[in-house]
Amino acid sequence: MNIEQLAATLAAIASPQRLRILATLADDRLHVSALARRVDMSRALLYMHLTKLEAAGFVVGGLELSADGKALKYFEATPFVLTIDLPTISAAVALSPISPADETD
Amino acid sequence: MNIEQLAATLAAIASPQRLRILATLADDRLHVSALARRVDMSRALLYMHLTKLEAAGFVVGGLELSADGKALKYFEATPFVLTIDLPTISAAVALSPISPADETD
DNA sequence: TGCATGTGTAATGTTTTTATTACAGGTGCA
DNA sequence: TGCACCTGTAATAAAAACATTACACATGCA
Repeated sequence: MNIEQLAATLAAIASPQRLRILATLADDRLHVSALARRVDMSRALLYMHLTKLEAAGFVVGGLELSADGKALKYFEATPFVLTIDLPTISAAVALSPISPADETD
Repeated sequence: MNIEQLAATLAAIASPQRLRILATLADDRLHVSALARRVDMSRALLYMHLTKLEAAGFVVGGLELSADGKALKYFEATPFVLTIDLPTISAAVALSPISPADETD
């Protein structure tokens, strides 16, 4: 994982709203509208947050048919453990796409 | 650590620039101007990033006198280990200052 | 048919973050 | 005195993130 990926992963959860969404989904599998009510935000905004969480792999969503035949989009949290420390960061930076020859200092 | 604090901590390192700064400081203690050259950015911008890193406790800085009597501001990285998973997030959300009684769902 | 419920997104506005430029100082030394 | 360093910050511009509103469309059911 390079520096851009690490930053993107962290950015995906560096938001109170998205942490709340994640915590809610950690408890319950919910479809978008139900989740929107639970966390008290508009669906449009929730979609934006879910898109970011899903892009980073923290949640997955899929369409499912309810008992009465309606298509519902259910999301669930993906279990993960993320450990960050200085060596992790240095390793990520070492992989990064900047020219590995600069300073004169 | 509540949800706001957790998000703020993550946000402090959720940036390629700041990760690069942290990795650089993990190797070397440097003063601001030297660091600016090393990571190739203006001091003004670097100050902004350092302020965020310091506010979250990832770096510490202090003035020191060089051998020839000039005041230099040295920064160094603070060792840390940050582990995040779903239980961590749920625990942080549980501590949060939102009214703990809402939905009817 | 009309209502309640759901998905999905475009357009737009607001706020925050990120970045640049330009100052105003200070030290040591040739 | 003038140059080469350094710290610190204000003003501003540019870009990205966040949030709201409004729409199009689909299903089941009274």
